[in-house]
Amino acid sequence: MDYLESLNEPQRAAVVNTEGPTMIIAGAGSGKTRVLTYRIAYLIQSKGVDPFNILALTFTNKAAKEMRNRIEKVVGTEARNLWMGTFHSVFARILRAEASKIGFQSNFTIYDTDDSKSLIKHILKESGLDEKVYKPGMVLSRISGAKNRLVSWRDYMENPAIQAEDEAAAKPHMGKIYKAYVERCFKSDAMDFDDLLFNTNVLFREHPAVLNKYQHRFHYVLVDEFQDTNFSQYLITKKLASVRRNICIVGDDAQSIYAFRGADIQNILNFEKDFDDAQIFKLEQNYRSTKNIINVANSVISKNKAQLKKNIWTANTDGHLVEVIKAASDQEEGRLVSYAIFEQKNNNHLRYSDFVILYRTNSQSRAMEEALRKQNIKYKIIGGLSFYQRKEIKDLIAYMRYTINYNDEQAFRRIVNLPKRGIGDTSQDKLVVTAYERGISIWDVLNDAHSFFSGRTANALTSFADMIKGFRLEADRKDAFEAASHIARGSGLLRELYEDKTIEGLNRYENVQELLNAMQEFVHNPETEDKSLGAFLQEVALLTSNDDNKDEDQDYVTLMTIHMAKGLEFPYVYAVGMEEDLFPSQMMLGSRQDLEEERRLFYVAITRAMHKLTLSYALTRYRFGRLKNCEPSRFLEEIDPAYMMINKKVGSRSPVGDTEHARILLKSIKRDRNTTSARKQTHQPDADFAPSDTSQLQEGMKVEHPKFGFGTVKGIETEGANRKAKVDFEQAGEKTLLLSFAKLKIHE
DNA sequence: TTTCTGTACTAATCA
DNA sequence: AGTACAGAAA
Repeated sequence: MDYLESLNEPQRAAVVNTEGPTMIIAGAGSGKTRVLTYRIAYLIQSKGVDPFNILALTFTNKAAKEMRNRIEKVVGTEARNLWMGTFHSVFARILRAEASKIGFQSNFTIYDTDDSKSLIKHILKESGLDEKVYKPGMVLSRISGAKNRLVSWRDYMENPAIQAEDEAAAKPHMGKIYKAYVERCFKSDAMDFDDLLFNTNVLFREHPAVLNKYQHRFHYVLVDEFQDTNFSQYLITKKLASVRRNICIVGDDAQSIYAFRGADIQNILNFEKDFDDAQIFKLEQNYRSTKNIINVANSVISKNKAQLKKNIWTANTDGHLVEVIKAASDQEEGRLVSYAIFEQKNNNHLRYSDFVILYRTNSQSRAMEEALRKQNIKYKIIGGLSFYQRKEIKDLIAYMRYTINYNDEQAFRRIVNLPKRGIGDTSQDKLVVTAYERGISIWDVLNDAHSFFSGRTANALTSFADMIKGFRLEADRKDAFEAASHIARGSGLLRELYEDKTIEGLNRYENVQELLNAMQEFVHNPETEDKSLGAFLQEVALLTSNDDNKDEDQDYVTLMTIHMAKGLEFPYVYAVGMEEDLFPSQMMLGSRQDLEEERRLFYVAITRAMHKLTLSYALTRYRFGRLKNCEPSRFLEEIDPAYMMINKKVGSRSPVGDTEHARILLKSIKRDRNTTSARKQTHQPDADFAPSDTSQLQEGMKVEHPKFGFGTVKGIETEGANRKAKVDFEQAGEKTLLLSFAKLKIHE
C-alpha cells in the first residue's frame, strides 16, 4: 500500500487498526480527512471488506462528496457502493425503505425550515395563540431541541422540569404546540430534519428486527466531525455499532461549532464510557499551516476553559505574520480586501482560487461581492440563499411534492392559489376546518368540493384537484424531467414567470429552466436507477447548495461562511467583519458557553489558512439599512501581538517579523474598542435575562441592559418607530438607545 | 377575493 | 435595504 508510506506514525496507526471501537482526536490540519479516506480504502483493499458493509457519516453534503471522490481515487469505482453521506440523507434513505413500520408512506415529504415555520404559524393561528409570544422560529428551535434529545411530545408534557421552564418563560402552551406540530406532520406524511433522526431512533427502538438487519449490514461504522453530533445522532450510531463494535469516530473538540443544533461535546465523553476499551489516537502534527498561523490559533483557543488537552504543532516554516486590515466602512473593507487579493495574486503569481473570504453571516457577502465585481475579480459564493430556497424553485417543487403526496399540507398551501385561481385564504381555512371536522383529509374535501362549497369556489377547487390528478398520471407514466415540464406548463407557473418582463422576473424564469435542466441531467445520468419524479424529490429535499461542478476548473475567489468552511483549506484566507456584535455575534454573548463556541468558530477560521491569514474590521457598517458604529472584535485582542502585523497603506508591505508594528496596531485596536463604549465594565446579565416589553417605558424607571448594566431612564424622545430612551447607566454613563433595537429589562 | 399600499420587522450558523 | 404582513380599497 504505497499510500501508507505517506503517513506519519500516529496517522498510520489510526488507519491500520481497523478493529474494535476507535477514537481519533484530530487537530485542525492534521490530515484527518486523509486518515479517514485511507482507513476506508484500507478496509476495502487490504481487509477485503465489501463497500456495501461500510457506513461513513459526515455533516455536510460537500464533505461527503469530497470524501467519496478521494476514496474513489484510491480504490476506483467500487467506492460508489459505500454507504456514505450526511446523517440526514443516509437515514432518510433507510426510513423510506422502512416507512410503513412507523406509519409513514415511503414517499413521505421532508419539510424544510420554511415549511416547519409556516406550519407552526398555522397552528398558532388555529389555537388562538399570539405569534408575538410564541415566535415561530423560537418555538421551532424549542421543538428541535427536544427532538434532538429524544424527548417526544408526550415526554415533554409529562416532564415537570420542562413544564416549569415553559411556565417561567410565560409560554405554558409549548407542549400543546409541540403535540399539534407532530400530529400535523404525521397527517401530512412529512418529516422535518430532526424527525429524520428522531424517527430513526423510534424505528430502531420499536423494531428490533430492523435494527438487527442494519447492525449486520454495517460491519464498519465511521463518523466524521463527531464533536458536532447531537444525542439523537449519537444513539443511532451507538446502536448500529453495538453488535460488531467496529465504530470509528473522528473529531476535534476545538472545532465544535454546532451546539445551536444540539451538538454536544459530552458525546465524546459518552463514547469513552460506552466503549471503554476504545483505542485512542491523537493527531497533533499540523501539515497545513505555517508556525505563525498555528501560534495565533493556539493563543486564541487557549482562552477557552472547556477543552481537551492537545498540543497542535507544525514543522512548517514561520511564514507570514497575520495581517490586520482596518477600514472606515464595510464598503472600504470590501475595497481593501479585494485590492489586497488582486495585488497578492499578481505579485506572487497565484490563482484566484488560492483565496477565500470568510464571514460570520451570509448577509456580509454583499459588500464583498460589490467590491470584487468592481475590481473585476471572479468569485463564487458557496451556500447563502441557495438555489433551492428561491421562491420560484420552491413553488415548482411544491407542485411536484403535492403531485406525489396528496397529504402534504404545506405544499398544498403554497400552490393552491398560485397562480391566482380564486381560492383565497378564506376558502383555504374553510377547507382545512372542514377536513378536521369530518375527520377526512384535505384531498377528500377537495374531491367532494360541491358538497361543502358553493358555485364558483367549488368549481375552482374541483378543477384544481383535476389538474393535480392529471399531473399524477403524467408522473406515473413519464420520467421526472417530463413530468416536471408538464407540471411547470400545466400549472401556469411558467407562463406567469414568462409574462413578468422585469429583470428579476427574467431571472426567475431562467432559474426554473435551470431546475428543469438539472432534472434532465438527473434522468440521463446512468447512475440514476429510479428516474421517477418521486425519486428526484427525495434527492432534492436534502440538498442545500447546487454546487454543480460545471465550472470546476475555473479560477475564482471563494466566499462563504466560516461554518461552511470547516474541513477546507486555502493558501490565503481573509476573515472579514471582525467586529464586536457581529463576530462574536450579539446573540452569542449571553453565556460563557456561547462565547466559547464563537471562539471555536474563530479558531476554525484561523486554521483554514495555509500560508497567510488576513483579518479585517470596519468602523461603520450598514445593518438593517442603518449606519451603525462598530468596534473591533474582542478576538483581535486575544491574538498574541508577536504574530501580528499592521497594515500600512495598501501597496507597501511591512517587513516580516516587525512586531513593533503589531504593538502600534494593537494600541489602535484598543483605542477603537474603547471609544465606542465603556467596555471595561462588561456587564454580565443573569442567565435568565429576558428583554421586557418597552412600549410602556417611562422616565424614572430602572432598567437593565445586557451590556451596559443597570441604569435609570432619563427621558423618552421621538415617539413611534424611532422611539428612543435616554438612559443613565451606573457604569457606562448616559446612552440614548433606540428602543426597537435595545434589549432592556425593566426592574420596577 | 384580490390587489394595492403603507408599516413593521428583520439577518446566525446547517441539514 | 428588502420583504412579509396587515388593512383598505376595488
